[in-house]
Amino acid sequence: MADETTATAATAPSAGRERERYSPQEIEPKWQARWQESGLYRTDLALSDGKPKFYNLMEFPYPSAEGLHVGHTFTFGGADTNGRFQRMRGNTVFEPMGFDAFGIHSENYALKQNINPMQLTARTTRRYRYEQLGRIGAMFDWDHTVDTSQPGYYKWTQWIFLQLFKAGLAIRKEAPVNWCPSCLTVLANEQVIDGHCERCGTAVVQRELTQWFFSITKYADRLLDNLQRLDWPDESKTRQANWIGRSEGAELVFAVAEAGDNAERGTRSAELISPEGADAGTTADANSPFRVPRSALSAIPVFTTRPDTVFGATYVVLAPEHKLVPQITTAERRAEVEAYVEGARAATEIERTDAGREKTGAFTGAYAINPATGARVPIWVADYVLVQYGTGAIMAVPGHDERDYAFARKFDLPIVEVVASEAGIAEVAYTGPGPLKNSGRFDGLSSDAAKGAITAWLAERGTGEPRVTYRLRDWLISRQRYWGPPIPIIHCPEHGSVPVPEADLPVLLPEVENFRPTGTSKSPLASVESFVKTTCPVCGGPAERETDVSDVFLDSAWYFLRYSSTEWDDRPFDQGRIRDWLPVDMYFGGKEHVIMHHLYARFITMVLHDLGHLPFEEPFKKLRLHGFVTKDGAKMSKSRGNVVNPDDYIGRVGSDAFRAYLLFMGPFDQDNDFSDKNLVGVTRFLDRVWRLAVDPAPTPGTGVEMRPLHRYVKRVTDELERYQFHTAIAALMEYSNWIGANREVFTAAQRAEAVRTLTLLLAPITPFLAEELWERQGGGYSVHQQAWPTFDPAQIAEETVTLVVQINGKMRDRIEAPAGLDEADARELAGASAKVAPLIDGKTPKKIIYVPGKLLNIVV
RNA sequence: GCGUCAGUGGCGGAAUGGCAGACGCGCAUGCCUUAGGAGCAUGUGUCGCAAGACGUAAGGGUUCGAGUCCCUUCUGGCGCACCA
Repeated sequence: MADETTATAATAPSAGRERERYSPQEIEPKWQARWQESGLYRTDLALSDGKPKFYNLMEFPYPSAEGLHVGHTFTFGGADTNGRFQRMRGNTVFEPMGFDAFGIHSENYALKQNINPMQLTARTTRRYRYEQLGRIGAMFDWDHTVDTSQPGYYKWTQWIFLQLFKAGLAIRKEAPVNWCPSCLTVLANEQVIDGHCERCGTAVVQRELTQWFFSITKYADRLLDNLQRLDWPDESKTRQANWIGRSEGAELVFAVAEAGDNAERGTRSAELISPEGADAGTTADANSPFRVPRSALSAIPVFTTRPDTVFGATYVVLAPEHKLVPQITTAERRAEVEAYVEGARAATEIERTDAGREKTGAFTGAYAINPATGARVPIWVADYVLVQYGTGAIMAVPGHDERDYAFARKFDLPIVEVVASEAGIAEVAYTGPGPLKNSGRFDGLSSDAAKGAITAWLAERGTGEPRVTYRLRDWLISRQRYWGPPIPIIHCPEHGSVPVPEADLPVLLPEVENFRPTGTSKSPLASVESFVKTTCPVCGGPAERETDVSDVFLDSAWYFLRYSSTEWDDRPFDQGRIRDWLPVDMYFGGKEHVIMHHLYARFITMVLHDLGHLPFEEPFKKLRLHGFVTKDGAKMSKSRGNVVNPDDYIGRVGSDAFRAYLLFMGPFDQDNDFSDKNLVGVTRFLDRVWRLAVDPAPTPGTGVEMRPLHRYVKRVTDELERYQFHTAIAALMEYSNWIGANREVFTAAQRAEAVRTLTLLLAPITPFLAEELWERQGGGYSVHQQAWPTFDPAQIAEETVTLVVQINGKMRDRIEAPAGLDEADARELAGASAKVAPLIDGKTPKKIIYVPGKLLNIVV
């Protein structure tokens, strides 16, 4: 038996001296150095010992002004606990860490400090890596790290862009961007607070710029369908599904009425349709497969999920940006419509999309033909119709759509009831299902059945077809900024957008004097002549480089692939490594990334799979979300002044105690409010553990029933498997209390086994303390390479059980009974109970429920 | 408005449909050292002297049995913003 006799002279308490106390300030730096020097966390990526691999991933941070945040300590602590647990269970665990160093946060910090982000990032990552991340005691493999702002990394980010470009998935189109007229710069959505610039408070306006997009919408269905087979939290799957927002319906065509159709309206004349309208016979959405009848002067395709209500479509509404607006507007209406469109353009997206706002709009003077009824219906422009969604135009059915109802009421447009309901439509729109009316041959048909029937009928006549639309929009990749990977495209006057040859990658981000926004709605790179001026890879003629950089989310959409292969410069990731190590086994992520980061990583993986670069299409087998650490119920932020600095606490109580405390606060997947009030509970616990392991053993006793040990091992194991770190720690506390209570009763061997098991069970949660105690017990280096304790299932079973006796479902007595008693035994025991007997005396039980070994419920 | 997660002692929180409140904080009493914000023991949901009754945001339902499942409502966090 390994007793404290094996401890070194230095650690043995000498007579008369105070006993040695737990001092994290001494043991933590000691083991941090030892771990590094022995390469304990260097992963054998070749898997040469044949153990199963486990890729334990957590979201990498962006280096910022404040340094490491308690939130990081919390999430990395939990994720690392899982990594260490998996390692002790016999896996080769790969747990890398890196830096999401490009992007707006780092750039903003650099602007504030007035230091070029290139130098600043180098400085902050060094601090992060060596000072802060090192101290939290995670088993990061620093031999495989990434920094997304390094040319060796972003070379491959650019390579990925080129793969998408070649596959036709990177396209250029016009899109509105947020523009701050005071800062003279493009703003990200997150820099726009309530329609105003985050920095100067100026109202933000929309500007149209030609930008690069990734066609993520082409993958919408697969991104949606694959969700079913992912081991991800329902919360995140549901939110992604809602974000993708698949909706099934129909695209119906409303032809713009010919001049002749308006004969009875004296106010109209032939000039109502501008001459260029004649060759504008395309749909608003260039991607639409739908063909517009040539016979129509012009036609408006609309998307609807309610084709069954088309007989009630009494007007058509175009989004203000809809391309047909200028073409169809009549001369006498032009001024009003132009003013309305102008006003809508000036308004911010936030203002325009305030759902509670009163409806506004303008009549174009033009009319369209309802394809079902053949009736002439007026065409309006209104900003409640969004140009990006569907076809940018709707058929308005005021009887059965709330928004259309409000609009029709305000502008006095006709409302027709086409779905019968009890409530009718006198007061509000009826949006539910029901039998059709006022719908010609479809009267009486249920709205559900009518959806298909009417779409089919219109399809036969060439004015409609089934259509699926998504809420998801294409991924805007362009950023008019400095701090990101230049988009590897060259614009040639002859050959258009030409990809930079892969051999010429990376397109280096030049180190510039002025990395500030330029005020020209272009990236600062546009003013670097040596960067911009180049030659066309196709013809060799003079050409210009693309000056936008790519979105920071592209950097993080593939970093988990790169970790596996950082030793290769000539490939983004090595196929052997990919085969051995991916997909990621476990990904710990934040709720704030459920939509963007997680979706983009899935998309890029799927595309790389389709292009033959990856053998799988989903990057993360298992995902678990962690909550935020809040302070006084609010998110921590510098402006609130409620940021908790982990360094202060680590200095005071040690990394182990701080990490264990954060995990003990509450469930890992929920938000937890930080308050150091409870910290003392955890430090006391670790002190107690220390004393149990290090203090001289009391005189051995006569021995104790060791069954509880097996139950504690099982409990801790079960809780860690569920990522319930707080209840795992609670079980460890109970276990150490049990050891303490039996100190004098254990035999020497029992005591050693109990302490040894405690040390092993603590290793994933308090790695420094466990390592120190392990050494003092004479265990070999390192505790983190030991096998996880097992338990004997036979020892888990209780010999006696507490039988709960209920009368009518109410608990009346508890009786100690031998395990394995049957119903007859239980009834007999219950009948003999002084508490139960009077309650059933003389009554005949109506029903008896017996849960073996647990509970007897007598219904009288 | 839509979606989503949650609501349990003084506090953080625990509880495969089967003993509500594990574990910890705080508090109380005692012990021990008294240099301590150290340690040990016991107690601690509410009402009640007690037996007991009542208790998981509110109301209803399913069930022998509901904190847990279903419906309605309220409150809070987060996400999205008129998605046709």
